[in-house]
Amino acid sequence: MNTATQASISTNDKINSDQAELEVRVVVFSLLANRLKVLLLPAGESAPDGWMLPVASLDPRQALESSAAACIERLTGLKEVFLEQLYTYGEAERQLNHRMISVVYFALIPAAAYSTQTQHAGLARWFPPEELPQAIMDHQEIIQYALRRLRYKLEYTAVGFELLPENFTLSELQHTYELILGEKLDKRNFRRRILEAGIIEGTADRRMGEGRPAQLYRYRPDAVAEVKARRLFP
Amino acid sequence: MNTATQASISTNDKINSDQAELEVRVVVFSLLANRLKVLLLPAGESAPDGWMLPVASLDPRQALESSAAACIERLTGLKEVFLEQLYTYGEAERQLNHRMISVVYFALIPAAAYSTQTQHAGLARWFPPEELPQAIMDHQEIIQYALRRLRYKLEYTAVGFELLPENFTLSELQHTYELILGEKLDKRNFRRRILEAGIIEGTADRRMGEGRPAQLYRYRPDAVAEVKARRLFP
DNA sequence: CCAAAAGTGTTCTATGTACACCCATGC
DNA sequence: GCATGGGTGTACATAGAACACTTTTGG
Repeated sequence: MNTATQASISTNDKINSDQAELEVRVVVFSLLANRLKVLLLPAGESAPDGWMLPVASLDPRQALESSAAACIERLTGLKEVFLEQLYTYGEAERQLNHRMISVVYFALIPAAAYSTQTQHAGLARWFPPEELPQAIMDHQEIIQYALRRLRYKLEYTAVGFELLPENFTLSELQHTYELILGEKLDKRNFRRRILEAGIIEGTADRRMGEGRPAQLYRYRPDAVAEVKARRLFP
Repeated sequence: MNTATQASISTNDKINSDQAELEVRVVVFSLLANRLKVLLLPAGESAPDGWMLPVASLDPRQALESSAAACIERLTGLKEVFLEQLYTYGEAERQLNHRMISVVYFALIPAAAYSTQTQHAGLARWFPPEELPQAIMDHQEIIQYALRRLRYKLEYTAVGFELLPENFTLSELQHTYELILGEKLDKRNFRRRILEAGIIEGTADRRMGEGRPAQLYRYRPDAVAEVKARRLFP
């Protein structure tokens, strides 16, 4: 449960010490304080070497993805989050003396969850991808790549809902999209299109706030969010 | 040079025999006899176990991608082909008794090249992805996934040129697209759009054939083939 | 009654799609 | 001169983008 111990688990994964080392790392995104953030752990004793992506303890009998999922559950308490393989980094220049192969996954956790769960993560901290601290190896680039992938997936996939609680207002959904894409969207067009797509459905509840109460919606997991690709050449 | 010996190299990569085994495999696509094909090797002695994706000899000091590139050069004689990481397969169920982790790359080689080079590949053979032979482990699924990825990349990327020789006619280019996408395209629309995109340029030469000679074009590597993604929600 | 956020349609523009005929060469 | 593939433009339909005011609640 404590991430300080978890950070040291990386030595577990050593397979042949001066040949190749295999590890599984995770890039965890969430929305916090109205910003998109990534979860990092201190790399050394309270981070004298900077910060790093959480590393999964790699049970030789366990699948790669399960290891990543288990790591995220330890960090956040959450099961069943959105989890996808990002890339396998295995360039020789990544580390001196021995080759380090990192299979990296990326995950999205819902906005509601971290507020209670972050405490459990001990030394873990959330950073906005635009203001990353010093990080070990190529972890900065990995995070930037994960962000590109997230933005990209958002364009042709219904992945935005993975960052929201079960019920949400259309404004909250729009803000999520705006935060990740880094641009303002038109309210009327946004609403029309997302409702026409049929991937969300209204609930009976409304959320009271400062102004007029807002209808709450829910994602329909049964809805197929079909990919409309615009071809470069038809 | 001979792929029979190369096939047996896979045992090289054993890192810890009953724990985890790491290998690099490649899915090589090309156009042959007016069809899209994949390169496979016999899995056992002249394929009693079926066929398999070529496996790279994995030098511990070499990067993953370089290993894949070296493998393709041995098989086809070609350097500098299109090469991209596909996925890392590491599910526990892939093989009994020990975990096999396969970092898989996919490659495209130009249509002109194989005609001379296939002979060098010894036991290697080309199969259309719709008529694959018996293959070991999950290699069939890997190939199907690679095909989806190729089709997908074709939609938002100028990757089609990687399967063509340096000079090509517009009809050849269109046929390439049709073969991979598996659908007919409109000639006039295709020409207009690809010329407007500015990613190819005409050459002085023409290709003589059965009918009217066709102008030869060349891919402009400097041209940025920008991704026009149609968002699911704006 | 005022502030604050929710909700709602229409017009214009750009992009995609469908479609049929003449042209240059080899035999 | 005919068969074969190369080359060309226009009209219609669909999708995207821009835009401003009314509604409902809490204080």
